[in-house]
Amino acid sequence: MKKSSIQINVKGAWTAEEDKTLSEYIHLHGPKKWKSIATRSGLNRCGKSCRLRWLNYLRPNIKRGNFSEQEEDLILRLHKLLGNRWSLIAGRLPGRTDNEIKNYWNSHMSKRYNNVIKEVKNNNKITNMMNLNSSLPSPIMESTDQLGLGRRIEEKEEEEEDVKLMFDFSVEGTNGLEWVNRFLELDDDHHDYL
DNA sequence: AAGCAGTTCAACCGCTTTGCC
DNA sequence: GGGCAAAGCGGTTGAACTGCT
Repeated sequence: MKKSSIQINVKGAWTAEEDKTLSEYIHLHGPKKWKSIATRSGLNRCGKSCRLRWLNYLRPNIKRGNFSEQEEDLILRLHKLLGNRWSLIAGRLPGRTDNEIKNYWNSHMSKRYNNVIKEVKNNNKITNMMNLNSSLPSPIMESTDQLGLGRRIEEKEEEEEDVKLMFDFSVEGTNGLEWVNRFLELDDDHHDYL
């Protein structure tokens, strides 16, 4: 009986056995021609799936686990600069994959980022209210201070300043233009590397 | 202990870009 | 320049996990 030439590709989570097969094949033949890797290695996976598994999990020097504060800071800045260009952002974080950064952003950082934005907006509202209050007669101002609002506004202003600093690329040092220049240099390095 | 909701992350999907003939 | 295949990319999905009631 003739065997069908149609191959059904496996989907879902990779097994340790599949990982081993793929790793061994790539170590021998290199990470090129994913379609042929998929067929010649004997894995019932599509080329795309093999490529993704290698790049996001099996490739050497993959850094796993929690992101450091520096990494988070870098992601935040790069995201502000580049938007959802995850592969470009990943290129600036050695050992991190675009998929990992994307997931981390969506699950951890986007919420915090949005809260910061919300906070800044609220601060602006409060500041505007205060400007209104300052033109009111003094007894009303006193009553707002009795509520501790004056102090809270000071704190909010400090926080707002922090947020401004966080996104200020004009300041010298690691947070400033030097960093952007390094970013552009790194981009050249990255292309050389590839 | 069970059920549910929310979160995380590996993997998939579909579209775009790149490279080759 | 056009067509095709391979590679790359970002968005989305869904299974596994976690925490709460």
